[in-house]
Amino acid sequence: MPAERTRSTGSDRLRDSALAGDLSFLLARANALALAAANAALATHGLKARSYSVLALAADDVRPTQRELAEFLRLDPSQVVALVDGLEQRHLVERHADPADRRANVLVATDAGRALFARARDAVRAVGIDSLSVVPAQDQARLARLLRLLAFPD
Amino acid sequence: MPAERTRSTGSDRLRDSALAGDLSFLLARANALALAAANAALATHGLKARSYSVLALAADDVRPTQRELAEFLRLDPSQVVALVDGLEQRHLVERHADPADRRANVLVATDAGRALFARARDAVRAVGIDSLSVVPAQDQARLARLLRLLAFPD
DNA sequence: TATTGTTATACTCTATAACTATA
DNA sequence: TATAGTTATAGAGTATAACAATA
Repeated sequence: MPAERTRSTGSDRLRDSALAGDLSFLLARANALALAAANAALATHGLKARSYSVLALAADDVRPTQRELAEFLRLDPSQVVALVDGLEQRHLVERHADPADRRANVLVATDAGRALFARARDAVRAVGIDSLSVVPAQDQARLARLLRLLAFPD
Repeated sequence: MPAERTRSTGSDRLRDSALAGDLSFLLARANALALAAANAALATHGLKARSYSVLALAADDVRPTQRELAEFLRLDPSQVVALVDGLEQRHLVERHADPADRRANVLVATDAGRALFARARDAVRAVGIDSLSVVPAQDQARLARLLRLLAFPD
């Protein structure tokens, strides 16, 4: 077994810079790593983080409108149009008319969409668990709770 | 005084979705919010998060090469060229020849660069403290420590 | 041979405004 | 008059490959 992990690059001294102590920088770098890992895991399913997130909310039974998706995922409504178009053309999701507001589209996953999501979710979870393994087990839930405060500050 | 904070949107039920429990999603959303806040604070100084990060490392005395900047900031080396070009044209940083490796450029901030960085840093810190205020004071250091594990997993 | 910085290019993502249909 | 979705488009960001200088 390896006695200790080795660092991959020779730029270790940059970690002692003031920037490396900034929470915003740590967030950005952690997100970049997690995003790359998630996209790599999703590629075999023809998804990326964005389309996976939309599919996940459609497969859940929250029946989101496109406007809600935009706000929740921090995207412009016009970007949601493109994402939903792509998923709908692959028959993974459907736009349903909202009976309460005929302007709004409610997004619902098809059976094929739910099946693909289940497989993609397993792949994403596997890399997520691997990425989280650097965090002590007893701290993982606390980290998620604290991150949630930052992600939903109101 | 307000009795309690109010939520800004009507899509609260999406927060009960499985996606909202994913660490990767929380990271992405927290990062999106922090990035938007930082960019807004930096705009008056003619900087964005990217250029601010490069300037910060140049103003620190770590003397990073462009290759190190690329790896540290998770950018392509060609993007670093463009960022450094912009800062150098504004006389905020200089490319110095690395005596140890004549292929490499070491980045150093000018006096003007250090002065601008000091002002920009104060602005960024102000919004950072504000964003962090949603996290209990006794948890803030722990959050930074855990995030650092995710940002630098090796 | 491999690596640093650079250039060129294509591709994706993002932001903005205008339009329609409904409220 | 305001809002949900759509379209168009321009700008910013990203990824890739090739090149010269140096290791």
